[in-house]
Amino acid sequence: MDAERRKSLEASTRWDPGAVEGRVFESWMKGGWFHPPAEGSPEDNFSISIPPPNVTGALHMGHALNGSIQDALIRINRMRGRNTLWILGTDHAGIATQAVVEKELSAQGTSRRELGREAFTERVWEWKAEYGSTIVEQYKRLGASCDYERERFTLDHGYVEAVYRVFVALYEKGWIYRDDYMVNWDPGLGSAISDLEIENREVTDTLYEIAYPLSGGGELVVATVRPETMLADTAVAVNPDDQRYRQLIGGTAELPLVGRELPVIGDEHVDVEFGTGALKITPGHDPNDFEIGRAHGLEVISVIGEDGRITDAAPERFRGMTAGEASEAVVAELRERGLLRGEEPYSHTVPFSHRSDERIEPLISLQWFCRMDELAKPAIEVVERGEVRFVPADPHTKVYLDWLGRIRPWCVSRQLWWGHRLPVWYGPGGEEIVAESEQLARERAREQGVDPDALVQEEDVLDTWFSSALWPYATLGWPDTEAPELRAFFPTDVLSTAREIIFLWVARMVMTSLEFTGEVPFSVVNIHSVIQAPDGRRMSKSLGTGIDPLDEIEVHGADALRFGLLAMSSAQDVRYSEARVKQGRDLANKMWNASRLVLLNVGEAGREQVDAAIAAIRSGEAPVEDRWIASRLTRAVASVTGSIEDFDFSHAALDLYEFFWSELCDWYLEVVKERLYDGDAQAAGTLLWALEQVLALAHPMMPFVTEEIYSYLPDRASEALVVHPFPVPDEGLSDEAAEAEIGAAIELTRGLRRWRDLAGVPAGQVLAARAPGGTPHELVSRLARISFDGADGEPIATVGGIELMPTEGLDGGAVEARMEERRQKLRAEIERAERKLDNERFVAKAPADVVDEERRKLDAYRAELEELG
RNA sequence: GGGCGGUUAGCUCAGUUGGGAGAGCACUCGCCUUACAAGCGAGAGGCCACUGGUUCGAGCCCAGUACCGCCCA
Repeated sequence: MDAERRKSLEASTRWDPGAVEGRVFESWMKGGWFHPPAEGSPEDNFSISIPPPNVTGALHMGHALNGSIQDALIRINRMRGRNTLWILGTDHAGIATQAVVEKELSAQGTSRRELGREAFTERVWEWKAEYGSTIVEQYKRLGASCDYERERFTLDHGYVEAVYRVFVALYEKGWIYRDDYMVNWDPGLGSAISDLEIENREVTDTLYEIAYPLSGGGELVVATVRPETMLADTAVAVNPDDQRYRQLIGGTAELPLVGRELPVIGDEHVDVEFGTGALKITPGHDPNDFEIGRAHGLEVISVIGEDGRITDAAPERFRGMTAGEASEAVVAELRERGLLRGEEPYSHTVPFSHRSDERIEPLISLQWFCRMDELAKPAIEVVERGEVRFVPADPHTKVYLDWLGRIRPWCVSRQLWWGHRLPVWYGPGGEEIVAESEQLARERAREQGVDPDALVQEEDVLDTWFSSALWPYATLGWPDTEAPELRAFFPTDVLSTAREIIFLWVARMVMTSLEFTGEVPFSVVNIHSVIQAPDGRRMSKSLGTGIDPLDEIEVHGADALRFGLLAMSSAQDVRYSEARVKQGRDLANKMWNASRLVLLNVGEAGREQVDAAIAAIRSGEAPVEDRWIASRLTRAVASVTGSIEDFDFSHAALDLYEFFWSELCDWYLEVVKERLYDGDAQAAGTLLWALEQVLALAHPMMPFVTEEIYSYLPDRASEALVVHPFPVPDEGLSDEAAEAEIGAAIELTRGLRRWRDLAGVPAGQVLAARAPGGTPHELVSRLARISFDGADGEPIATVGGIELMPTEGLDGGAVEARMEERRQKLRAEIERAERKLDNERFVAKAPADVVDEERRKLDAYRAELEELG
């Protein structure tokens, strides 16, 4: 260390993340360690593909936690010498991105339609160029060691090729098809959306009861919350088991306001308890009715169009009204005609769009669908066989399997302009030509005798998740199966993500990967905790309960946030705890200062001294405290490493904290200080070794502070900590005897300190004492401030076999009170132990070692009581 | 309606195969002890949600109840 660095280290009594993190990150980037060569095999290499954030997105706590987890996994594997790739990128987020740009346009007084498709798309690309890298830059702030040189985007040229390849292949298998089907129409977006993009909410509507005159006389009363849809009714249904109505089946009723004759059908799906037990059937505007309509071969009429207005299929007087207006008009007319039989508030759940927040309008619409059942089968099998494993296994494995077991067709078309425009062209006669490019489509058209110059491309784009489903392999170069990245890093190892996208994304990746690469995309799916707001609910932007990870990094440092998030992520839902982040900040600061103590006092110590110190520890020649810390450290390495390997990052973080703070700093550093100041080579070697080990152990979770400290170590074995070998538990360093001896000394020190405090001995005063049973380890006298040199006279107290001599400033009353308190405690314990041992059933049935332990305790209590007099 | 997680110190959470209840923060007392006041030492604070069961022994196992949260329909 040169004089200048030494000076600055001496002066820096606090870890200052803001001043250091940027520089450290730059040094990693310059080192090229995040950009592995595309070499070796997927078995030997380690890779993760990041769940691609939206290109419009900003880093939230979920990203920050997941980033911390993935980075810990990536860094530990890199340190273990594996060729390690963390591939990152963003997805084009069709709806979100289009919405952002449309908002901009609207502020400028123009619109997407005014610009036209081509110019609009151009504008979105411009927006992406300017703002699209926001979240990637934020991952850098977190310290994420992604390969920033291999960043991908779902609309990259090569990625588009992959998407089209998949679309065409599935079309050719007959699994992608176009159909008139009931979709979730989002009136806000003017697009269909998938089942997974809707959210069911409880709302209160009015339930109307309407009389439908029966052709044979009388009437049938049906209940509905959407009276306007009656204009599209094509049947009335009752339950065939319902005694009240079963004789009506096969007859007809007249549809009021329209005059259409409706068959009365029997269907066991009709709930006899709901309303009057009779149901109007509207296959064009209700998903359940649509199914019933299919089963009974009913006509489908659409009276509400994609613009949300009443169509020409309805009587003229209603045409052009919005659905809401039509509802009022229908009710008014029914009332007027005396056909309204009842109206009452009714609370039920209805679908809302996740995207626009508007109420979904179920509509029949011509859309593109992907059949999922055949794709699902192998995706179920690989999980059942354990080739893809969820962590935690319970409950995610079951949730995944249940969903795939009852999967439905996926509506993949979206009425947007930003995204992968469907590679489908229509001929003048409505012919469908599906090909990977326009040129191929024209060739194919020619072959089929369709005029290639008359082809018109489908307007719709694909659901963004369709492209995300290819992420782990499309990012690595597929469909080029010889792409070096694909050959070196696919299949990937781990996917870490949030529980809510198991269906949207994880399952779809498994399905497409098996279909197109023949391999599982990853072997482990880690489902991380949901970080809730401190009030125990989801963080919500609209409620203002979100906490920005960037703010937390700003205030406490990236290592602090990473540690805090990992430490708090113990269950499936956990509350955000700033206290945990501060705990991480304090740990970083503690590491910094403990390291200063070591680095500023080891003198010229280097590698040979470290080797010699370790050799002395192994041979048992080193002082017991050195053997103790080595033994404890190897234990900590085993437990932290084991927790990381089990994806139990909470325990990994807290075990690291516990070792570093409560063992290394509180005891070892305090004990070894004197030797260090005295230039003891064994102490310096042991400290340098322990520091290097613990920095490496902590690095995957707290990369910045550990890397910075590492740069001050003398005679470093590696160019940087980021590529330093990760520690391995070393059985040869376990030392039960040393652990017992130092453990006893620590207990004794604690007892003496407690006595001092209660007796009112001034903090700095050294107490004279005698140790009739033999002088304990030297740490006791120093850390409890006791002197064993030449004490005479009568002891005032005995603590753990140590006789303490009277001294000035001692509060005699307090001492006696404390002694009495201890005596009472001991008597109570003795009584408890005796009662237990007097219980014949306990002695007879409990294991022998438990009984022996109880006897041992009883003896110890009695001895101590004796000692106290 | 179905599934899952949770309920332990004032707050946020640990608690390994059942064998004397722990941490961080907050609190009280004492310390500017030559790494760190974002620190050091000590302390106080718990019918382990409730009811019943199994067991020599239950925070832990079983049954049920209540409340909170998440996912799915």
